[in-house]
Amino acid sequence: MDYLNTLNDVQKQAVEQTEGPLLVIAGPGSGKTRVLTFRIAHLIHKGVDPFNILALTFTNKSAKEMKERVISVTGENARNLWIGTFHSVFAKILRTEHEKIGYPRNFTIYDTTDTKSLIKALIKEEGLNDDYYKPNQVLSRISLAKNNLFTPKAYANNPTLMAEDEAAGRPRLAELYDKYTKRCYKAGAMDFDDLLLKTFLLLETSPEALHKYQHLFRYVLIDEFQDTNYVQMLIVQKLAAVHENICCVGDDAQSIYAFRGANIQNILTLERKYPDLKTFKLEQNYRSVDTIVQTANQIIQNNKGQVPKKIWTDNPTGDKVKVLRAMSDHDEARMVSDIIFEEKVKCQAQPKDFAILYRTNAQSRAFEEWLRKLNLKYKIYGGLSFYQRKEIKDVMSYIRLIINPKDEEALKRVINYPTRGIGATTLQKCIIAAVENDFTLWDILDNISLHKGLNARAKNSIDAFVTMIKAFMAMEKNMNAYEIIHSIVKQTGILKELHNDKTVEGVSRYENLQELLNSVKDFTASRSELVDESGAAANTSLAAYMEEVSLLTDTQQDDDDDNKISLMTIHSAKGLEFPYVFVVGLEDELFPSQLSLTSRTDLEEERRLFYVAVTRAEKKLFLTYAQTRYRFGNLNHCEASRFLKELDPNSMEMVGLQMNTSSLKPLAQPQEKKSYHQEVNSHKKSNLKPLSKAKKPAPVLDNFTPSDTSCLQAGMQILHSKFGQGKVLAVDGSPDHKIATIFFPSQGQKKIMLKYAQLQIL
DNA sequence: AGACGACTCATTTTT
DNA sequence: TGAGTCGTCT
Repeated sequence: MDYLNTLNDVQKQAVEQTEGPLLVIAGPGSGKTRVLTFRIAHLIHKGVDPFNILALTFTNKSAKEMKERVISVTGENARNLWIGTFHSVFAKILRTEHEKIGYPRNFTIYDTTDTKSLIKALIKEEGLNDDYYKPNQVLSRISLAKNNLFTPKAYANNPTLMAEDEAAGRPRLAELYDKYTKRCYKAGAMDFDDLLLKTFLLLETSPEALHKYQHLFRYVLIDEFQDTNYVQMLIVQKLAAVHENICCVGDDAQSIYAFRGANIQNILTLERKYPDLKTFKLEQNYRSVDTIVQTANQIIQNNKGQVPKKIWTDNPTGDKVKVLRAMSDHDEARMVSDIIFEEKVKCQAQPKDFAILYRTNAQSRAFEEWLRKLNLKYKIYGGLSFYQRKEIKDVMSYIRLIINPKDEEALKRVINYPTRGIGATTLQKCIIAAVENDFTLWDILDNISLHKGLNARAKNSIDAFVTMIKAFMAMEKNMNAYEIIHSIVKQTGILKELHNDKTVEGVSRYENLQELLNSVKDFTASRSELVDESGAAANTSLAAYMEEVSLLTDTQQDDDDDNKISLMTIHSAKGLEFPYVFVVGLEDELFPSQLSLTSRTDLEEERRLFYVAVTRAEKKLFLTYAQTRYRFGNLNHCEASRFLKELDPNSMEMVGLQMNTSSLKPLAQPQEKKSYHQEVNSHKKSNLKPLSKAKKPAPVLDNFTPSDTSCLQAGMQILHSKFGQGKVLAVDGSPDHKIATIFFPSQGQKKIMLKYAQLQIL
């Protein structure tokens, strides 16, 4: 049990307090994951059967990580732990108990795309005005309802909800919600929210199920508790009601998903639900240097309504946090790229040590551009996940259809892909027939000969399609997942179609398809090696495969080269850490977002977001903002973020890294001048010191190009530059991007990337 | 069925 | 700005 000795006092207490309700407030970098994993390990060591331990997370990644770590401490029998995301664990329970809720065992899980597509179809079918009924908004309304346990009926009977819809010009939303629910049910499908809602309803309506799981899960642990929503909280409470061994780990200061229904009150009011609640606060930060910890504290103290805590660290003081001002979004990207380039050389840092964090995805563009120019390797997080790519979704839709022919969204997707002469009109007629006669779409297609009003050609095409799908269904009985999927891509012509596409995207799509096939092969291979207690080989069926992957959204595709600078939104950076972090775009109306400025709770969420961003940094933190930024095609003037003004200027370093005011592209002159004045004013207001003594910008050499720097040599005199006269002491770096050490009498010694310096050289 | 131009709409997104 | 959607034309 020597793992206990690797913990500090509070961590140890949190691990050893195995019984009763427990709240662990885990500050950033405080060893939260260690506590969670050791706690589970500790339970197992004390003799608790892993089958009786339930640990819920929000992401597959953290579930997987936790499981691996527990296994590494306690050994293989930890494989029997119930560790998974809320959604995957609940999906498992719902499949087991499907009869109790009237669903097929192989129910489909609709992802957001399917959900949206169905809602869109419903809006159309109902003839509603899509200026008011926007799929995204309808969806978020329905999601809100589900997460707060409003059935369609309850929704329609709730005056507040109805009034809100009325005011928003969509009085029939409740009706739409009802239709949507019924349509999902008919399709044998659940959306993400249903996995939670139906689990709650199962426990609510079935005493047997409730009893079973309450007694099964003797110990319940929840990670990222601050992100739970109402229904998740209720389920967890129900599950833990018998043993009351519930351990909630989270940090209210890092709650950044309120917009998705996460309810910070869950953490703040836990004590009321469990009067015996023991609270432990992990306040020692092991991640960051002191300056960063202090900066984070300065930020978060501006929020009201939080669990009081003092985050501190034993780590070295570290450099002051640097605040950088840029002329434009472009300039900001350039500055950041330059710094990374320099730090890499100076501190021998790896590309993977750097992260650029922004509020919105759109901000990544400028950084990409400059990083590419400097030949710095980067990767952007947060694109489409593998399973959301069109080519993959298409194949997955065939699989879904074979497992569950009622799955209307899958059917609609593949019925004419690859093209087989079943056009939109034909499909629309069939859908209408299905809705009017209360059949599923598949039923209609399966009996298409009975249908009037379709021409023979369409009927033949449909018939051929149905026959093909049925053949696949037959294969499901005696073939494994790989064999069937291979036949699917071959017989449908998908494989050929993608193979014939020789465009860049086409080739990559083909590769993705191959990758999918490989992963299915891995799945069947590893499954057939597995043998369960009865000696039977594990399930390699198509349905088993689908169950396994339907909740996977792995955005991270492994790359041969992982050593890259990370670019991502702050939301996706949660839980990660990097030695060097740049939090960029710190401008009012961007961060905090314009949409959060009117509401105090929203603004506090943005502040927590800033807190999360800052606490990702281990060694050095840079905060940047631009004075002008292109947004939706026009140039905007920006004020420094109010969050920057909340920081103590004395503990920051305002860096003027303005070696140039002209990037390689000339800036629009009038706008630049205007913004220059604005910026000076904003500094007065903001209490921030000017970044450098505001001098007149040096005259710009019109024809300056990077190649001009090639003539620079140590010992050379510089007559004019931003910093006045100077002397070149040394030149190193690559031929393209030289770094010169130059002595300026007015400034002292400076390192400059010559590519961008504006120098007149004699 | 596919291609092309017009039009619209823009946070964050673990599942 | 620029991606994604929609309607129209071939």
